[in-house]
Amino acid sequence: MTTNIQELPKAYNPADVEEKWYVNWLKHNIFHSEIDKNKKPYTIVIPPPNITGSLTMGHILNNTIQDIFIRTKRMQGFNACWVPGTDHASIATESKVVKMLKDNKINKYEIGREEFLKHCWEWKEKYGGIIIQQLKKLGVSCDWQRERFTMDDHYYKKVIEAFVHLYNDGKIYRGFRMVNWDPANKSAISDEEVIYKTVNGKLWYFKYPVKDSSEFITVATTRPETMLGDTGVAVNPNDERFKKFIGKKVVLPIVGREIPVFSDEYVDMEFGTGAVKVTPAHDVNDYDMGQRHKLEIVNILNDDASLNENVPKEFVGLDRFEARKKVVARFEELELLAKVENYQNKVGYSERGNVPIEPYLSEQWFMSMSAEGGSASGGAGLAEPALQVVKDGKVNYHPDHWVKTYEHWMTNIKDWCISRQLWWGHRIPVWYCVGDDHCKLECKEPIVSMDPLEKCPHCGSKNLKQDEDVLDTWASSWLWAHDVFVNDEEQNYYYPTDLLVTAPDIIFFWVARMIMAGMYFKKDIPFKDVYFTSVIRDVQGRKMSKSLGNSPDPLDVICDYGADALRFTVIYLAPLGQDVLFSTDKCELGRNFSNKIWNAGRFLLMNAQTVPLNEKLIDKHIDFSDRWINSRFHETLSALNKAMDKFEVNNASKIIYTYVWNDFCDWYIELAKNRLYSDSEEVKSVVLTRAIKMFENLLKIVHPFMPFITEELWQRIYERKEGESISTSEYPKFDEMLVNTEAEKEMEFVQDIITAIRNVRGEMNIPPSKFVKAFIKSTSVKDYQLDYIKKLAKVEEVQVSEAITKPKASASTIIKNCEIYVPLEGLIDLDVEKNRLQKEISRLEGLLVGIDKKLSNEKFVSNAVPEVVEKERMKKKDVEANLLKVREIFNNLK
RNA sequence: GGGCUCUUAGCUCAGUUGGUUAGAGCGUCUGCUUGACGUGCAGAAGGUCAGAGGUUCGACUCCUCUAGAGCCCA
Repeated sequence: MTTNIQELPKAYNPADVEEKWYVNWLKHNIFHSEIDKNKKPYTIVIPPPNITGSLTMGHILNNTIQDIFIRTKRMQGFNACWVPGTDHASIATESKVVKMLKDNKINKYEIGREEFLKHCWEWKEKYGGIIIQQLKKLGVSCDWQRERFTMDDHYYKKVIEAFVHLYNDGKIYRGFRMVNWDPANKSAISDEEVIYKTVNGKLWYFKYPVKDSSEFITVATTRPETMLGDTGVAVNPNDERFKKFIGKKVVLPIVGREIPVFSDEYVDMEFGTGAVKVTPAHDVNDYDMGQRHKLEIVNILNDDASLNENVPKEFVGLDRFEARKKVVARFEELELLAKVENYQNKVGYSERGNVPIEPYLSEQWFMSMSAEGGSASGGAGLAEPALQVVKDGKVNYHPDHWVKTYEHWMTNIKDWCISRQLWWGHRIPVWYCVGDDHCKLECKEPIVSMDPLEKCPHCGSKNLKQDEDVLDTWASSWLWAHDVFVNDEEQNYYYPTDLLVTAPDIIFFWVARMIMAGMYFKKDIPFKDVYFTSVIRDVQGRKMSKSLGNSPDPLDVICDYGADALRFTVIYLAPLGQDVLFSTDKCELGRNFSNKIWNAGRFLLMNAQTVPLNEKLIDKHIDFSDRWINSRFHETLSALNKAMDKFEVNNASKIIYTYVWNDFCDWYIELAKNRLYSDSEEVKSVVLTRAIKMFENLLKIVHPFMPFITEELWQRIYERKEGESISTSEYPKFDEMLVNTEAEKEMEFVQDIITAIRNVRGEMNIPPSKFVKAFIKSTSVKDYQLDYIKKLAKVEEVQVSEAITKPKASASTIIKNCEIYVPLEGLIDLDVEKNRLQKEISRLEGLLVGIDKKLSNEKFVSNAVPEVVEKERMKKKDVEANLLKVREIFNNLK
């Protein structure tokens, strides 16, 4: 034993140990994994945090869970490999860099693509690693040698390769379509990046004059400015009110364009006036109607959502919201504004830009998702196999109710718009021949190529232009599960990965698409299990967000409470599938728990200063308390393993907590003190040696949850070699032989006696410093149990016999047919005692009523399982016997 | 509008295939510098399991409806 007890402060101080051990772990590279055909791999790929992000409570939860699994598996002998990394976050990063440049009066378009990308890389070098450094503070055991970035050369190439492959397979196509346009970033975004918000808006009613008539058709709209692009008015064919107008024309106010009135089933007669203005260029449904009725398409917006040349002069260049006001004002002037109503509607906002999106027609690249969705190559789409493996249980969701959500989305999936009008990201590997006089017909087609093109393969022209757009970030990270492994050998060994731990809000963005990519490119699932984490909220149940300022900085929390405390608290609070209401002060739970473990270790180490350890004697002087703690440990281990197998990490943390605090500290250590302070050097040595062994096992099962404190104590209880770590020590194995029901029953009996006496002491207000006598009327109490009872219940003298009669002026209590008397000369308060006994009598009577009710019910006796009936009969016997005794005592009370 | 989840002690939550006296942590109350720990120890109080029906010998647990909260999709 090398530890000098002076080095062990009374309270655990995480700052002293965390940094030290993380550096040590990295120094010895113990989290690194290499292919080892003799070992089974256990693989996790990290959900790559975004390089613009900083650590949130969500990351803490998510990564702690991953770490718990990977550390457990590592200790259990698997070749554990946890691949970390970050993603390039196309939109988020680009907008940060654009803003930074803007602050320096630099315009992205003026410096050009190449120069801009240099700034992006610089930015990435400077800030992109922050979140990784923060993660390390949490103690995560990632294989940092394998750290990846979605724009690493290798990975970049894989993304491009995937595009080319899918294009050649007919799964990617270019199309002029209505997309969600983010005017802030001037880019298309996918359906998933649109967030619908409820806003209090208005519904404006506009009167459109019918041509060659004095009548009007009134339409209602939430977006008045779009009327400048109207090319029709639609009504429901069954709507009697408008039948007469069908086939006629209205003259679009302000614009003067004559547009047709037509009928379409789509129109909801109940909504607004029943007549709908149709703007095919700026509304998805209107676009569809426009196609059906061959309406003109008038695009009135620029890419920044200002109005373009296709509107009357007075509106050109106006921002869409300015234009809205002006259109309404003009309608008022023209006396064509019928009315205005307050109206609550859902408006789509861009996730990153946080501005209302515009449905916008533009040329974009799409990926076919389902076979039905029109995959040019025919055959199965990407979605079908990805849905199948989840339905078949090849990929398991935890909690499994996410399967339904997934299924619903997958069966209603639309094609994925994968092009973004941005520069930071994977540039679409497509070239266009803008050639010259020699161009052929084929030159009009996009030319897709893995490698940069020198000249047009059709006409030989060197006048080529590469597509300006980059790919959606998710169209790169969907390859993450396999392409973080850089060659076939690695992929064959580590893929499919075992577990993905992620927040439920990216189930469509990422989880679904990774499964598609896995099934398409690898013909195999990307992971066997998916753990959807809780959502962390504040105590009021609000989502944590920067704008609300309700999100604590995890690094501050680590600083105040320690990483172990934060990890344990978050896990303890986070049941599977349930939101977590978190506040910093809840970390006291974890901090107190750390301190408890620390002090248990401190106690053992203090004793080891004077008592020599002796492994040779470890099987000597074994008593029921030893058998009991061993039994409890193995039961705990079994429950823990089961919980982990079912992905109940939260439950696992509770199992551990109970074992450490209630079994090990409250009882086992307290019992061990008896023998630790005995006269026999041999007994002392044996008991301490065994206790430290038990403690080492305890540390091991706690380690995946709380890596730092357990490493520190593990290193102190025995001398370890340089580079040795609890992280790579062997996890305890469950041994059913060591589960000892007899010992548990015996211990329970002793605990009950001790608790009963303590209870009497408490109720009778006997000061803890005062010893009492105890008389136990029983034959079941063993002599060797008495020392424990005396010590833990503060009893100076105890008599056990079947012949005991109740001493005068004593308090009594009954447990398991065993009467216990505590004489209290001068101390007993008859009223208090009466009260106590009366309470017990009432309780037993109530119980008996319930049992009798059951047993006197013939149907119960004949229908219930025999064991249950028998159990009730036994219970009745016990309760009756106890009741008899308590009543007797009560009646004789003087 | 469709789907999913939830409603158990003052608060936050457990409660395995229907059979215990419904549990834990925090908070509350009482007592305690007991030779690891006051970030602690010992004891106690506190629940007609959202409401109403139903199935069953038996329902916190299964079914139906109602009310409320949240999430996702349209």
